[in-house]
Amino acid sequence: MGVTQTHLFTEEQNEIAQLAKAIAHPARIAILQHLIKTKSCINGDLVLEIGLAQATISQHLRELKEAGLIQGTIEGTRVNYCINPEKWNGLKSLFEEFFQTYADCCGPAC
Amino acid sequence: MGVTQTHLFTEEQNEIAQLAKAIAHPARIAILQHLIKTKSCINGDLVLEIGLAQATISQHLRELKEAGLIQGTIEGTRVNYCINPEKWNGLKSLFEEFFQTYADCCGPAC
DNA sequence: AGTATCTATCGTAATATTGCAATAAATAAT
DNA sequence: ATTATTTATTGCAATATTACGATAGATACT
Repeated sequence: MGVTQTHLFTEEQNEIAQLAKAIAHPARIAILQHLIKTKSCINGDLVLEIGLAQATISQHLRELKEAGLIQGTIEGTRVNYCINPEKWNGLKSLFEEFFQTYADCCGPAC
Repeated sequence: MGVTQTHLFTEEQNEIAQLAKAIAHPARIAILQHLIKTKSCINGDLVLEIGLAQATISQHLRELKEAGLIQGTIEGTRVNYCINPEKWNGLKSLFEEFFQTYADCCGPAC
């Protein structure tokens, strides 16, 4: 009990859900928005920008990285994170397609 | 500890995260897709369609209803669920806007 | 070498989510 | 009235998420 039964669903359903989960936290939305605005960012910047502890920010960055939405390059003691364009656009397309199925089927003409 | 610190984030960030969470489960994606495909559905249909227990489906329907994405009308002993067009389009717009901020800032020309 | 700075990881506590059996509530059918 | 059918709710167990202090690891600076 308590564990999602992924085997019951299609690969697409699981993928949409998993990516939605990756952005299903305001801190991760804030991180992504900051990444987009500043074109990059480091863990330390985010700790100041957002009010969460360093360990917590690091954990959220890890989740975004594991989802493939961001990537980090080491710069001395720092790590410079940025959006992964391929995955970002993949997510965008996946969501657009998902929303489109409704527009196609149940649009204003229906 | 263990509770999301919503007060640290903007209303928009919290709203995007909350709606993402509503669709962050493959069963709820499957429910929404079935709702779109059949233009409506009842709890019992979904129990057969998806392999989860009736109580579990009912719980997922409740979460989607609480997020405002679906609405149910009572039909005898059954409840007929359907997509809430306003909220659905609101979610669509919110996500489109979110994804667009990246395209604007970091598109192919950047 | 020793110190400072920055990020990742570990361990832990609090809370949330997932799933289901059992049961309740409400209408339909006999 | 009784029984069947359908959905919602309750209670519980298992697992996942969120948050943070403490600590480890790695590079920069003196």
